[in-house]
Amino acid sequence: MIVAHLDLDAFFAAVEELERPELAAVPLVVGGDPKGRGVVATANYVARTFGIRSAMSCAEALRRCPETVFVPPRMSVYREYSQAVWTVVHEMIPTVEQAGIDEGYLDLEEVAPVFDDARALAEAVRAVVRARTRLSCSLGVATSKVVAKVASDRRKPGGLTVVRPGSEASFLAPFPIRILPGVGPRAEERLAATGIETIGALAALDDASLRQLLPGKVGLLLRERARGIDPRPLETSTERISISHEETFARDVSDPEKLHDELRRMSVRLAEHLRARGQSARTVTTKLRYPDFTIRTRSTSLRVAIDDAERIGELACGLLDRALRDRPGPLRLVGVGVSGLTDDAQLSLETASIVPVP
DNA sequence: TCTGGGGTCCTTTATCGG
DNA sequence: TCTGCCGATAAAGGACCC
Repeated sequence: MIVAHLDLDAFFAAVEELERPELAAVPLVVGGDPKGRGVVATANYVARTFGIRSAMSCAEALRRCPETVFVPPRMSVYREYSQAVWTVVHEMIPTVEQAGIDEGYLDLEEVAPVFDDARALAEAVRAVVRARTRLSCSLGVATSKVVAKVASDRRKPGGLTVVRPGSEASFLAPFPIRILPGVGPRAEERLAATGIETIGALAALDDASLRQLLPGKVGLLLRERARGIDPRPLETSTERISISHEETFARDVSDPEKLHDELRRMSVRLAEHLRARGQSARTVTTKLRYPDFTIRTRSTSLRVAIDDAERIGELACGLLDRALRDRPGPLRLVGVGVSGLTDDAQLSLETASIVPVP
């Protein structure tokens, strides 16, 4: 396997800079409201010099640099730019896994079967993306997804990092465990408690310690990845498994009527979403977040898939009431999601009663 | 007044029918 | 008839990703 990971640099911010060039010279944050509960989605490179980072609260970003310009995300605009990028990439590389709006994996082997030719190919992709979309990206080239992904992050922005076959483990070894994809805050904390701080140390863990620290499949999987071993193939299908909407309130909400209104409003959006895709859903899930940040979910599955706002909203409200009986109190967020998606257009009751199901 | 929104996958627990 | 066990599935939670 010869795979490249391509990552667009500060993507949301880069698009805003293209649309409004005067923003390129100032600290820019795409994200929420700095006076409210918003967080930073993307900071441009000027803002990063002030220590502003993704996922930081916007209030904190404002404290770090009061001159920061905040703009709300415009997802539909970013989707257009993203599509332009992936179209260009596709012209050069037939097999591509789009792993997000701003990143993806490229099967270089199909085009350049010899590893030594991969660097030039990746460099060509970067140059063409730049020329055709004016967007900067970074790439990592390696023999597996996990190594390519770590590599693409090494020389941002606009960089290319190649990890030669056989040097995967030694490349990964010195990095902090947190940069290994799959290691989040929890795993980092558990590993750090035993003094495991580098990917190399995780790779060297014996079975017994690993089972104790990270039980289940997860531990074994992460240790393999730490060794540069990652058999996952490129995944080119793009089928949705679930669709959801959620919203954090500016202030915590106790009034059940307002919560129901919110859920019904989101159900309307969900139903529109479903119908636009010609899909129906069998499972409805309501999500609650309490002020202490704990999350509760309640879900129900139907025998027949539905796609109408009224029934989704009805079920969502019932689930909310159930969850609030289990744990009453004000909420910071509510959300509703659907899963168990089917492509079949929903049969209306009338049609269903006339036309027999084959 | 710390901590979004939209996803995926995995694990554990509850439930139900032989 | 009662009980235990097994397997399948649904529900709920948790961790992680961009």
